[in-house]
Amino acid sequence: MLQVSRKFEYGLHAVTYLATKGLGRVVTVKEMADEIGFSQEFLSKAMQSLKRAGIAASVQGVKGGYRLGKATEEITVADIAIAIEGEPHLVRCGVKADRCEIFSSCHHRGYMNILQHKIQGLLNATTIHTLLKEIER
Amino acid sequence: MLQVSRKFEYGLHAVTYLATKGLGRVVTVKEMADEIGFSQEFLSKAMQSLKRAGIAASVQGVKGGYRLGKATEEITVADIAIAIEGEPHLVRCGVKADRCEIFSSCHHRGYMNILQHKIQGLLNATTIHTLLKEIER
DNA sequence: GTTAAATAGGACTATTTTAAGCCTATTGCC
DNA sequence: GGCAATAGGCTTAAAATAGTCCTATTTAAC
Repeated sequence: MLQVSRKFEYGLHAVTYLATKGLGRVVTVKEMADEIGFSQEFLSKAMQSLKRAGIAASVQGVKGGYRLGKATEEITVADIAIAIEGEPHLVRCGVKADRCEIFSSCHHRGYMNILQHKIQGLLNATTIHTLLKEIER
Repeated sequence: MLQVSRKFEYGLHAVTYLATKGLGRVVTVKEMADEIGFSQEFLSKAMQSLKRAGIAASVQGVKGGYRLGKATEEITVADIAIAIEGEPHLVRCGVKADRCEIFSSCHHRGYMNILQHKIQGLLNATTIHTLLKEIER
């Protein structure tokens, strides 16, 4: 339970990789996949999600690739999670009420929602900038 | 991502149900499943896990069933999560190193572990006692 | 203008995890 | 002994995740 998806891990690695290359440098998915050690196809999907969220920017065509879409101070771990997996729902009634057969009589929803916001707060508290500083140490 | 399992939800509901019935009262899985609105078979598995962890105590035989194994002040949400789903692993390298192909070169493990402990801390901060008080309000 | 290298993204498949269900003990009160 | 309960192994079903394949589009280089 409470495990992060592979795609999120791919995305986080890609973002920190792009960050170390600097804001300007355009990097191909192939280079990232080779350097980090992932499947190129799958990483590509993660990059597309990051691009839609504005976290990465893409350049099409032969000399194309990706670069960061924002400063590292403006990207949080939560941003990456949401870009790749959508808004988090700790309990399934958050996705859709009819996913829980006891929705109307449930006593836990309030607590679970608070818990979810706290977890979200933790993810929001780390920017890529601070994450990189911790790594460099 | 970061969604709690159904079995955990079942377990949490069962524990709060037992708690409202008082420490002494023995309740059958059938009664709990009917009252809460769950599958009896599946809830039964959750109860077995809770029993192994000492959170619930069982009485076998005709007049058998479950009751709480501890005071509500001594059961945290984290205890229930661990009883039912085992130790949490936010990233799959926590389960087993070879579940990640870039284990040796990974830069994020430190941060992910810290994050995991913080989430665990949140779950640990709520006892069933305090959860019930919030519900009663 | 053709080619080649890149992103974009839809559709599909495979794998893994989660959720259930089934069946057979075993226990213990009546 | 019979019945109503837990105990738990084994199997199946459903859902989510991970990964692949294929085709289009873009654009630099020739």
